[in-house]
Amino acid sequence: MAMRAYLQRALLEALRQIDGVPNGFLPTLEVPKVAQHGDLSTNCALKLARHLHRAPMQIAEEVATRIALDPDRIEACEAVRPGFINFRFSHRQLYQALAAVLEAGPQFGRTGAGQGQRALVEFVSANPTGPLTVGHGRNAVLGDTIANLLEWTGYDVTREYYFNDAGRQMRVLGASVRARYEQALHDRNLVAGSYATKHATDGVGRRVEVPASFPDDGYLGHYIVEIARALADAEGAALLSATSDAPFTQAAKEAIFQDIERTLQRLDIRMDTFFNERSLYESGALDAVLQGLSGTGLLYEKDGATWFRTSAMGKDSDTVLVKRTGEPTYRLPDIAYHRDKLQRGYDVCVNVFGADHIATYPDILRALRVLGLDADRIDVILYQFVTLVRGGQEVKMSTRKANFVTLDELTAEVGPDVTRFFFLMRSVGRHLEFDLDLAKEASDKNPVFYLQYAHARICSIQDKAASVGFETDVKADLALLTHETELNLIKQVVHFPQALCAVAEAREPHRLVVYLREVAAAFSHFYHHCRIIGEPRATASARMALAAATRVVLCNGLTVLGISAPERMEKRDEA
RNA sequence: GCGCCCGUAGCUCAGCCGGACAGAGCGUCUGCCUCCGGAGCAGAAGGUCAGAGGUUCGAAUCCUCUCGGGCGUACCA
Repeated sequence: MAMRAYLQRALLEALRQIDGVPNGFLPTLEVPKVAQHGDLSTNCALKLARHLHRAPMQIAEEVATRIALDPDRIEACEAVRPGFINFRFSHRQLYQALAAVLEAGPQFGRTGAGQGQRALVEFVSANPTGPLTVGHGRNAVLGDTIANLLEWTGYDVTREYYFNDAGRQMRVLGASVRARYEQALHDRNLVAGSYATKHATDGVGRRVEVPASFPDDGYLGHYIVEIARALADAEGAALLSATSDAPFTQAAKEAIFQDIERTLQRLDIRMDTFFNERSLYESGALDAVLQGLSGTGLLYEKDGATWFRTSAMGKDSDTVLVKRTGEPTYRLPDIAYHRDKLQRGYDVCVNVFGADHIATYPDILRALRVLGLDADRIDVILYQFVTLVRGGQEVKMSTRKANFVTLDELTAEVGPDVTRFFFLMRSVGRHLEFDLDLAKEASDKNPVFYLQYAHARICSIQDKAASVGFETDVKADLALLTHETELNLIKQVVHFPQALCAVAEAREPHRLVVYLREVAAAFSHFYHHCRIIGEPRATASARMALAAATRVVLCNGLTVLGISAPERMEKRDEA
């Protein structure tokens, strides 16, 4: 950051001396793809060529000669071919930055862009009608990691889970549990007589037997049976006479939420707050939204329903907010909920949604704008769906026993580190192919281990060094690090804070995965070209320091991703 | 029909707010363990960046169209 800012200032100063450069012109600096082109590069001469009616190369040369640079920081500045100006950092600059990594240690990478600001990340938000699925897994891991990223860039972050335990879904859930409860009582001979059954069709078209009292669109999952049995164990036949399904709904909700939280905890995810949709009904927030909207004339009645004139705001149709029955559609509480978030004073509200929400959130933003709220504070992350692949075949998401449906099963099978890594390694805009065979394989094919292995290897070197009689020396003479692989590794390691910042701002965790892979690769190259233990003491100390700094970055980076940085990895048995 | 996402090496994907010869992993082929962990390293082969136009000094990247795949488009949640 410092170098980029420093160079930009120097460039601006140089450009000011050249006739015809527009006032607001801001030169940009980027890291060239090829190391040969230096550490930072600007294309400003190419950009200005048209404006100045001059050859880009000529401009580049003039800038390069006019720019005033501290040779202690920049060792080379040259204008090159089409008109790029390339800068090379001085070694001294690199060594200073490297020392700073060791000084900051576990804090290295923390920056302050969000200092003093509060962020709310809403994610998962699955209603408590069943266990979390693999699809929820991508949501959960993305949300948690984005929250981590925001924390590392200085925000005060709240992780929130929004849910609805009132609607039709929950009524059906309660009725399903009740039917299974009655069945359980019969199975245990706690009530006399036989009970009637009927057939229902499950998600993959199979006929299954259910109690006659089972709702037509009831929940067929086995977890319902378990909840019902637990109720039968705890309450006996006492609930048989209940006048409503409420006790069943309540029991189901509690059991399922417990299950969901446990599933999340296995992935090291903990929510700060749970927001109940029902509270919006009770607080009058829904009415407040309707009132606010009606004041603008964008609300009208038709066929007994209340409509929001979204057609006046770029949508091809209007949207119902309150049904003819008087019941709100889900969009109304959604609007009220987001209004509530903004009113709670969050500077940034991140929402993690599956691609199927593509059509709903624009309505929310429209409504918020109409209500005079700053909808730009809401940042929607839309992720594409997950496909499980096993044996080269897509696993159909179904209740079929052999297939995975729940997040829990997935985590149990491949472990939390691999689960998180796989959900994070692809960009959110792409479908995620989750290869179970690859995920389960503890081998070099599995990309997670490449990162963890590099970390473990450094730890192992440090152990070895300690046993030989010396440890990382903070006062090592870093100027002894001159090998190409050493310099490259230093550059990678030192870049961590900027990399993290950029990833946080873009809210694209997969880019952190890409960066960390590069760090691990740079370390492996260094490791294979430069010995540490056994070299002269001064050289060994410097290399130990470099390894320690690499460890810091790998560890901090993995921590942001929510993946462990093991000090050793089990040797695998070669089959 | 309309809206959004995606189409880059045999496979899975980076790169996409335009720039310097298109990158990585896996797979394939060659080498490297008397030496700090070979879950590694060094190297090779492999691409009309779906296709066609356009904008530009310059396009995988921006615009238009076409073709493929996915998701939406409810007074369901």
